Amino acid sequence: MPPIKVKMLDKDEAKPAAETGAKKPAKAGRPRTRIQREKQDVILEAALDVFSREGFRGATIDQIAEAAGMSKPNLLYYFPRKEEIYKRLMTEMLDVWLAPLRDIDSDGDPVPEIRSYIRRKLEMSRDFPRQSRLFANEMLQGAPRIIDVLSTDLKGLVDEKAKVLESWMERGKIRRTDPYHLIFSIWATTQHYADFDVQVRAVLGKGRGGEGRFEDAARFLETLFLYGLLPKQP
Amino acid sequence: MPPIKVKMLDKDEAKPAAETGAKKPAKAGRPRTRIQREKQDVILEAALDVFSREGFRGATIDQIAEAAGMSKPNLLYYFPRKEEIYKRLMTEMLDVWLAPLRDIDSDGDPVPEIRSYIRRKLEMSRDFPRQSRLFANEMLQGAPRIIDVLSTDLKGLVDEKAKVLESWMERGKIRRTDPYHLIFSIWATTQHYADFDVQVRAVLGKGRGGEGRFEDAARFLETLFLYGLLPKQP
DNA sequence: CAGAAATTTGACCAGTTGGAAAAATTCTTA
DNA sequence: TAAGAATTTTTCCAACTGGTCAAATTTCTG
Repeated sequence: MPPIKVKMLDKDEAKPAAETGAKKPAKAGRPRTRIQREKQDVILEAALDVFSREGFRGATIDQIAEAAGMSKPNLLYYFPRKEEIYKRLMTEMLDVWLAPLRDIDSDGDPVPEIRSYIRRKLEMSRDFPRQSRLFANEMLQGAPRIIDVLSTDLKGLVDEKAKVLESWMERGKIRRTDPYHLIFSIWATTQHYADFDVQVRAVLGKGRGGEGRFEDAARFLETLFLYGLLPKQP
Repeated sequence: MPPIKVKMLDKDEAKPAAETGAKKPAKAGRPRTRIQREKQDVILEAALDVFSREGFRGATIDQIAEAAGMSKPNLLYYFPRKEEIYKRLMTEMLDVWLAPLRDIDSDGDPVPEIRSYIRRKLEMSRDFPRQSRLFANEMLQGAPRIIDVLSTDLKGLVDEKAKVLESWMERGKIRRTDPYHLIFSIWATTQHYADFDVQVRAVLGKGRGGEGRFEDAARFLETLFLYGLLPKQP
């Protein structure tokens, strides 16, 4: 199971490293100095906030710059264009986001393996909701910038894990059902708590909408999938 | 069970009907002529396309106007501002979107009742994916324009249906579990097929990503929830 | 068909947006 | 510490944006 590095197309990647002595040294390359690393992080952090809320078109460089506490031209010194920031966020997010799925162990015990996958995905929704929303936003737009990653890397990974699930089904460890839609349903239910957080909180109200909601969700999902996947009783 | 009319705040609603003989007769009011009805529909249709993809900020009046096959000023003749179009889409969508939940019948047979709810929600994802995405987009932005509807009307409706589910649980008709998270999980899994359609198709690939995917999803979800909710065996 | 009402168009505008250029400032390091 | 590199600020711009306005055109209605 090779750890499939998710990597988006990046035109600049092929360029001959650019002239390093020109007027804008930081622009084309990866961070060279301490300040560059730090500021780029600040920018990415701010950009995550804005992009995850407004989507690519809806977000403005000004908003990001303000959130990052710097002027627009200054921001553009580190990322020469809006698109660059977005792409960076996308690749980083994809990588982290898929880790739990990658970590499903075909040699593990099926039920605990699935249970812990659900739990990890839910924890990600709790701890990194903006990344989830960023991804969701890109999906809603039809994934114009990552469609090829989805249909190659992601598809490959899911195909692989679907086979694992199928083998578990064949061995009678879990109920025989569609492994792809099983994975979709785990994605959907867990990411829902990040993407639709406002709704969840509004509906649960003051009483149950607090931090405890993730615990409740975990308990519920565990029950749902546990019994939903229980192999047929003899 | 009163049919709770979802209605967003609309400042114009209170105004004294505006002077009808002025230069801009169509603007403030509801459609009066045939042309107005027709064009408004064309605009709303086009706007749904754009807003559901780009979100409120990301969408431009020009895009909508072009999609509607008319000039921007012409469009603005029917909807004096961008926000009006969006609000109209929102209220209409909310109303339709919640119908299946409203229709859950407390006197019905629990299992078929839930099964048909899931099926209807899934059908809506298949037949009205853009409405689903419009809603999702608003959620991602923190639901700034409908948060009050969510915490009043929607919460009320869900509270009511949660009670129904609880009564079914008490009577041993379905497994005892959290009714709110049960509803969330149905929303999440069914809407996933509209909101994340690109991803679903990319992962399923040419082979299984065709129209059949909704049938497969329906079958899977039925199994998952059916067995997941099966009451404890004696 | 004439006049009025409704609709459409073209010109325009002020504010925003992504981004470029260059000057000004602040580090580094020989 | 002075020169060179890195960073930041100021100024600017062309395209885009939401929206206005009056004139032109089309569609009713008596």
